[in-house]
Amino acid sequence: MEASALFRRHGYQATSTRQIAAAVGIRQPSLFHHFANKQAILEALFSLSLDNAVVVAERTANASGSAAARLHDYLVWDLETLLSLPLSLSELYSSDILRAPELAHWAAKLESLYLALEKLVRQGIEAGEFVATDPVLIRILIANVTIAHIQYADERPDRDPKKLARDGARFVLAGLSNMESAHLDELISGTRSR
Amino acid sequence: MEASALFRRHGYQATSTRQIAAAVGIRQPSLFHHFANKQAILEALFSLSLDNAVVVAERTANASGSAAARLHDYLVWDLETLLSLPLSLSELYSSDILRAPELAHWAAKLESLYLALEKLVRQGIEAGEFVATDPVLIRILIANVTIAHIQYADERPDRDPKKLARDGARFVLAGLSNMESAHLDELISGTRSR
DNA sequence: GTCTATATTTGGATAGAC
DNA sequence: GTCTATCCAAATATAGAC
Repeated sequence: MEASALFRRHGYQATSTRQIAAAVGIRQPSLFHHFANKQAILEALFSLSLDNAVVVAERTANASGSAAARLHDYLVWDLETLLSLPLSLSELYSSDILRAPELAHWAAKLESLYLALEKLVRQGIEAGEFVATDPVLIRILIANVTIAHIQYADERPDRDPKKLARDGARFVLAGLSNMESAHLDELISGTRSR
Repeated sequence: MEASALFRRHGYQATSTRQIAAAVGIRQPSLFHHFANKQAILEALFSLSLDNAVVVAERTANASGSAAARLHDYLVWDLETLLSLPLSLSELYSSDILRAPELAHWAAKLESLYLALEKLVRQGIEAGEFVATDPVLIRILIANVTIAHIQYADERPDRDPKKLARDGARFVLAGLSNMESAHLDELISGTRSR
């Protein structure tokens, strides 16, 4: 948790192991009793934030039914999960740390998540539910709107994560959607299973 | 330009002056003939990307007429400008470099831009044009949607900046807007002066 | 305007005591 | 599991020649 907060504020590379150690009240070398090296701390954060998301995104992309409804459900779940985690992850995903060869495993995992989202978006475009925009741009937009909500939750920890998650999902769907807002409301308001 | 590309990929702190020098084909100490120190390079980038934007945002917030139309015009101008700049600025604004006390001047400038945008959003909410969401969240969303488009343009340099700018502005307006999409289209399609 | 050489600081990681 | 002491590499910046 402390490392993620420091990574978010200063970036991974610019955060020293001395800072992380100080944040948890121990000396710098003591960190290496718990983590093999600095990178292992980073990988633990990727694991916590990514392992489940990939599974859920792929299941969502391979399910049937309205793509808009499925994307909405995924976004609500993802935002709710991320906003409830006691971690500050925005920097990890907006920087290019994942281009480092040592982190190829996590880059591949994130790529799987992206592919699942692009597949889902493509289904929505083909069904006429979404405006015909490059799915790559939409995927980047989704990632950044997610980051925006994490940043907002960092600034305003008093906000309700569930409401924020619903509002965030609605913002994305409204921007992508071809339909009138009345129809969109109807689609979104229904309680669906997960 | 080279420094901005390196900052985007690795972050400001993690980019060494050696890397910047190598990118422009000189040795590391030669850099200091052109810039007093590493920070001066960063400040030049903030100046290029921020000086005009603050002026335009404040003028827009203090103008009259539909807030939705004014926000749309501002977004198109801002995106078009940023996407046409031969710079990669996303990292500068998504990281927390600006919290450093030495950069307080630029943090204040960005804060002015944010305040102008929040003012404009507040006008739109009061006029019933926008959904009633915290203007702070909307401001963060706008910043991140902007970053998303810069990231996309980095990945796909062949895309038309003007079309991207229009699409980006439309995405934001659709997400904020209370009105039906037909009405929104009408609002957006009009050619307005700047 | 660029170079080589170098001063100085800071960072990640290890050794070994308690 | 934490500590002190320390090694070694890398980074910013300066000095001074060409």
